[in-house]
Amino acid sequence: MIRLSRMADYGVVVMTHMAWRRHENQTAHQVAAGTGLPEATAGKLLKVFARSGILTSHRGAHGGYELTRTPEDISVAEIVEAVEGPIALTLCVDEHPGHCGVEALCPMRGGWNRINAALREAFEGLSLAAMAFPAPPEFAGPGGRPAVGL
Amino acid sequence: MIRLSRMADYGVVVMTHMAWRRHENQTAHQVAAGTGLPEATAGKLLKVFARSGILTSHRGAHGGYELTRTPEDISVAEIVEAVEGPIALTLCVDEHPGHCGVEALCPMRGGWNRINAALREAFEGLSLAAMAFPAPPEFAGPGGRPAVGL
DNA sequence: CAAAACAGAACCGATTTGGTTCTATTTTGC
DNA sequence: GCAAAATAGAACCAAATCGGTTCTGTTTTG
Ligand code: FES
Ligand code: FES
Repeated sequence: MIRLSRMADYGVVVMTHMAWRRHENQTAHQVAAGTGLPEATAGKLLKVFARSGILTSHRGAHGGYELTRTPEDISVAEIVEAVEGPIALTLCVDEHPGHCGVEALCPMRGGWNRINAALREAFEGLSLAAMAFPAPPEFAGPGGRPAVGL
Repeated sequence: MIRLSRMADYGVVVMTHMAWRRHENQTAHQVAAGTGLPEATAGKLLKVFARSGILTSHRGAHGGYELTRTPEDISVAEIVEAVEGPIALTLCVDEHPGHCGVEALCPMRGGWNRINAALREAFEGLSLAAMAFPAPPEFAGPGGRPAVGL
């Protein structure tokens, strides 16, 4: 399986929490408590998001974090990129040369770009709001809940 | 970056070689020589592909491998899946329950399926032929070759 | 029966990853 | 002004993963 790193996954969890508590200043401690993540880890992610600009941070006593934009205006792409770097499966993307291990075969690689593009588009087309506030139960399958394992 | 494992990448390289030498029985040794991959590694990949059914193997002296289908009929998805397992970024896919680390937040995960689907479709829509026989030079940028770093 | 080739598992070193810890720095309130 | 509460940022470590090799079969050919 092509694994999305656990950190990126947790990143979405953290941002989901922030979307739920929108406009409430959240400390790292609160986020950790709310998500069940270890405090140091949650803190690390929050710092990353603050640096990337999707969260604003206030330091000092009574500090904390807050969303800079509405959940509708934050894409999952931004979240994942903040923790994982650019969204792409292979190095040979976007004229990023010099990484070709098997250069004799290089010309074929154009095909990867198509896949990278598709992936990036999928991430960009999914908003934090869509993650944090999923479709209401009436659209779900039998059982009343969207089908999500466990 | 969401990295596609190097093995999967090499897998495509190996299959590309097989597409080029279609209908010629290729030994692991020949494939290794043709691709520049270490022999043991090429062998390992060939075995995997044989088991997955996209290559047929003949053992014994004068043995080797051959494509079972035409390059047009083999998708990159099949190649990658053979090496990496199912194409998906997260565990919470396709009713595959029991992996939820942060269950309190589970309902939101439906969104991942959209991304997983997009990724899988991209892989399925790309044939080995498209990888092995890229668009001819007249469609490429200046320089006469499709733009692929290095 | 010997050589050539694949089948499959086991194994090992190196890299990556997840996660913690430590030292600033900033802000607030007494 | 000082202590407490909080983030900023880097350094660090253990564990899991990955890339790659090796070894022991098995099958086929001549
Ligand atoms: S640059 Fe990526 S394969 Fe050549
Ligand atoms: S099953 Fe994947 S998050 Fe709950």
